[in-house]
Amino acid sequence: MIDIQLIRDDPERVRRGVESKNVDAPIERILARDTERRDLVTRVDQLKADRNFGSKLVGKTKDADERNRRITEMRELGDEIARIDEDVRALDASLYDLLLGLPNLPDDDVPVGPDESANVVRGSWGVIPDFDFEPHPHWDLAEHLGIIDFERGVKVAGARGYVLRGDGAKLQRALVQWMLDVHIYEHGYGEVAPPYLVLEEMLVGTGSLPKFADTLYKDRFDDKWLIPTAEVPITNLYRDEILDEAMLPIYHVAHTPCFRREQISAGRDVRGIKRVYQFDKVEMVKFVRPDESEAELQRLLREALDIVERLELPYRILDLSTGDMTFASAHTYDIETWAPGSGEWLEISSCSNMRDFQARRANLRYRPEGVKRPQFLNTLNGSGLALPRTIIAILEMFQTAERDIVVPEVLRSYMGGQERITVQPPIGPARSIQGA
RNA sequence: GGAGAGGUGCCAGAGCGGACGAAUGGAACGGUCUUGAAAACCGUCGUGGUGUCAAAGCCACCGUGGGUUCGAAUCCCACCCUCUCCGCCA
Repeated sequence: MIDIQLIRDDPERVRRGVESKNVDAPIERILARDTERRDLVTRVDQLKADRNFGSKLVGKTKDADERNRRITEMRELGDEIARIDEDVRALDASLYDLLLGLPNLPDDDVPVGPDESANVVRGSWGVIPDFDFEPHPHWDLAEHLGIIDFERGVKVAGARGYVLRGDGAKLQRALVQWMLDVHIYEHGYGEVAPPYLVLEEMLVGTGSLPKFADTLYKDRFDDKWLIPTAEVPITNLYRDEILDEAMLPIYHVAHTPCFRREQISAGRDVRGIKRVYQFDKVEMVKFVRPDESEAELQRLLREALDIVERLELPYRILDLSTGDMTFASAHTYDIETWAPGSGEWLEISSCSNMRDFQARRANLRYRPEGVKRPQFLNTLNGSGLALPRTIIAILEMFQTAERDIVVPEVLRSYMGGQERITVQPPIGPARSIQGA
């Protein structure tokens, strides 16, 4: 949420920022309602002060006539207060709705532009290898190896369902375990295992609601939603709390499934596991002091890059333009890795500084040392990394002429020393257990 | 799902419908005392809004939302949550 104070003080700046994200900015309506609301509140507060005073007087009045006269007076006052209060409530609600619809303002150093064409490449790493054969897309490789069962996935889960099988499932598990370990033991994150099913307010807190309800899954009977990312439960962890400054910064990392109701009509990326309704992700979330969030964004990006580099995946960093950034973000870097089989750049991580946008919505505050007033803190989050796309990159980058997959060095100890993924044994009866 | 108890400030814990934004104790912070510490004593000690150079003042908030009343932490209704017991269940 954008600070209403900022809208009052510098409406043009807010308008520019909002419009640079391709969103209409109803600034006049907001200001009009705000002014009207403040006038009413000032008036009704005065009336309430009168009533409080008058009511106290009633208790002290002995004379019956006098007393009755005052009660009548106060009753009329009370009716008027009730009427104005109702108006204030209505204005509050509509003002709140309008404010919830405003996206976060981009930082000043974000490239301005209408869409992804204005994104700026900020760096790259690694080399795109020359294959002495035609590299296959991951869906062919996965099918051939028997590590992803698309047919049965669709049978069970409908369109875009998939089942990781054998070494495919093991590869994902190894990735999750390894990524978590790196973030926990080397980057200083605290591990959490948050709920996947959350209350509606949590999604308002991060900015997914009310605007993007059609991209989410919701329980039919209760007001509970499936998380589209671990960012949602984690960011809301300290909602309505006032943290000591000494507790900051807080780093959390979690592995969760993510549920996204992608627009069916899109018809894009229909093959493989690039765009699916359910996937796993390791997510990093930071709670920091406002003056640190810029440096923390660089650190967050570095931490995500660390994972990509250690997997030996070539990448480029995109500084997203105002038109391509998400609703709640003030500054976002995407990390894209090259998928030689699909022949495209794949977004495997997105690292964002939300500034105090989510903190305002979720009421995340801290008390600065020596300062009385609590302040909103800043939140950041980044994927570290999204699993299906990391798997895509690994399959397509490390495929051999024989269509085997060379397991990245760092993952081998997490896969019992396994160096290659080869064709899986067919589905069949349970194998006997070693030593059993 | 059934029966009962309860939700008050950082914590514990009071609170006959007017004297309660809230007793008391503890914690924390500042100070006095002390070589230092402890103890003792004094003081400060919720959040948001409004207002102001700053303050004072004023308004709202005692799980949430309604209601009764001149006036509600206190009465009524609904919901949510916690605890105990029973049932069911992974």
